[in-house]
Amino acid sequence: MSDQFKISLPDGSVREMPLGSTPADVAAAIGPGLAKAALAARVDGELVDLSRPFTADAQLALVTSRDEADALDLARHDFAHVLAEAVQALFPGTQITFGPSTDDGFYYDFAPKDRQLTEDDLPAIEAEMRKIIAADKPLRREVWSREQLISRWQQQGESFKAEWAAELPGDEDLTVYWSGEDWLDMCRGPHLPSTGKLDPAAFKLTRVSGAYWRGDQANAMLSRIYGTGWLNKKQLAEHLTRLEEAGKRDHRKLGAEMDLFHLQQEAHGSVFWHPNGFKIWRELEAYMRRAIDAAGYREVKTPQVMDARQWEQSGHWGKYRENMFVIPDEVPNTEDDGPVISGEADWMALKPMNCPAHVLIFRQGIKSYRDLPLRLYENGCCHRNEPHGALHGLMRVRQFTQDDAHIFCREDQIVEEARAFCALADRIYQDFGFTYAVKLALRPDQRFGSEADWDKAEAELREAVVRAGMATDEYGWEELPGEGAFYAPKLEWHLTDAIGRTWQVGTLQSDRVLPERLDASYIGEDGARHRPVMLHRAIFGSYERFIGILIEHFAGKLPVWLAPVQAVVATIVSDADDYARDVVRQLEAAGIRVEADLRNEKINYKVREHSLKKVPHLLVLGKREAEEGTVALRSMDVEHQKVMPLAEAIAMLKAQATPPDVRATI
RNA sequence: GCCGCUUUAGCUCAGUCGGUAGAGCACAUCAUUCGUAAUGAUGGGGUCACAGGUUCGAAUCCUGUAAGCGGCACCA
Repeated sequence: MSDQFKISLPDGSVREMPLGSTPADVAAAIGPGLAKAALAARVDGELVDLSRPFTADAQLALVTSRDEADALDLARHDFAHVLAEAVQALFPGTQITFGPSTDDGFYYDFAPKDRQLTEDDLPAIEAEMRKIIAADKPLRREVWSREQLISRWQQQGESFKAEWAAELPGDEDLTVYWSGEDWLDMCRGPHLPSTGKLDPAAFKLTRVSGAYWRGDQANAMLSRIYGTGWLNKKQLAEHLTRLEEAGKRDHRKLGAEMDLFHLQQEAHGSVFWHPNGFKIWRELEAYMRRAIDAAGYREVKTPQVMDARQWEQSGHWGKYRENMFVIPDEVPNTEDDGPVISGEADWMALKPMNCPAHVLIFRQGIKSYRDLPLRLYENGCCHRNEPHGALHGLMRVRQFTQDDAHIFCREDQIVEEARAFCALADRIYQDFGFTYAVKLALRPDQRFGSEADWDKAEAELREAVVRAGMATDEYGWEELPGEGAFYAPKLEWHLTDAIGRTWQVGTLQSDRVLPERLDASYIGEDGARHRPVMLHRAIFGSYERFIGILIEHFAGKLPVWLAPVQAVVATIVSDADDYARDVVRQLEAAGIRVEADLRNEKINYKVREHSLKKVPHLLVLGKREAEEGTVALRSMDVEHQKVMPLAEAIAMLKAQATPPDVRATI
């Protein structure tokens, strides 16, 4: 064996390095600039510390801040360690547990000694972190035996770390990283060479929250500190600006500003839709009805409340009851001092989903194989008693209306029905301007049914997406092991909004369990009874959530066809009032949602107010327009107004107010 | 459900050491008729989330409840 390693560099050159040398030595040999800029190394593709000695001939690429993804991840991971060190310095006795990097920063979970950490503690912790960074403490890797490390954690009272060390899989030795000579954490690494490589102005601690140890609510509640971390101050500032912009498009804030809806304590988790908000709803409902009518669905409406025995039979009473609203089937006692209910009545429940009711419709009469596929659609209003901490504006509510349909079909129709659904969903998401990813959630650990059934069900959905031409990177095609429902695999549609966030809305699940439980059957060509397969599917998911997503996606500036108020006619002087009333009448006749603003206010004031309410078009009328029969059209996000004859403005608004699916057929 | 924070006028918020509440916007009235993001004046409006407690006295301190916010867990 030679006493030199051959180290190949990305430019193709090869350097001979003596035994015991490290990537840092290579960087130094190339030049002092690189030695200073190097943050870590990729050796044969694996990200390692600069100080990790070579063990064989290797391909080496030095990582600098130009390799942004690697550099960010290293920096964030180091910020997490510095955070942990700072917290232990300020709050002795606090146990450290676990702290990874995240998409925009890092967090670390602590088991506090006396009290939970709060946001008031963050400035002091940030200051302490900056001290540790300024001290430029070297980060040094050491390999310890498992026993040695466990006993050190136990000695230091770090019970969480000791538990973790004992349970880490495999029987290799464990690695620790020293920060200087006085603090260490168990970590696989790699890390930057020293804390001084971090930019003290490129991070900010953002919030404190609770988090369960190892993500299990049976375990202790820890204090989690979140931070955002970057390579430099500019990146941090840009990120903070992005957060601010995201906050501005928060649907809860815009919902109030645009007078769309409100929520209040007395009906928490259920939405009060105001006239403006419900105009969006109605437009979506009309859109969806056109879509499902054209796609061969039939719309139904089913009861809000059903007997508990029905829910027992469907399996919901046993498995889902904690999320259901149950109702006693009796006339309540009206005596002032008596109990309201007897406690002896039978139970009913508000429907948490529509599927059983649709099966009950299917079961009416005898179905022939010729009746299939039978596609039953409902704007189904459901109630679920969600955990209170989960409620969030329109996105997670207790009463919601699904665009829900169930396709009852024969085994041989599954793939084609699923394919057709992929095409339908694609057209609809495009109409709203969303891009999306299609994913297949595969069998979970806890599940019903045989392996053969799962093999088949997964293959059918996969085949449907392939036939739709969507099992490609372009459609974000991905399979998610273990993510399916307990009774079936499911296809999921994840929308990407204007600022890059994703929302799961659409779904398609093939279900053989519920038809069995509720005894749905049809007569086949052979004269025998067969079980239909039930495809559960939704495109909006729920109207509430979809409207929330639309508001955030468009930052309130909805396309004209969805805007609650499509145009405001605003006068400059009262001499134009009669003309304005006539303009409003003509716009209304053309089907435009228009309002008049004849108030005795300056035009500046009116412009400002309607702009804040995100009205897409403002028709400004003064003496001149009244005399000439024109309008001065000021449109959102268009710099200059345009004066045009009224007829021209009406034609233009009418075109814009036409829903995209209707436009396509004109 | 769990951890932390919050709750004062319709909205956004201020309120010091415990001494019975204040601004801007909105609303009403009056004046103003004005050319593209806030015209001026005047006025009305509050059981300080709710329920207890401490105190001579509570928006303020303590306890409980509820809702909201940020996370966690949940989302068959």
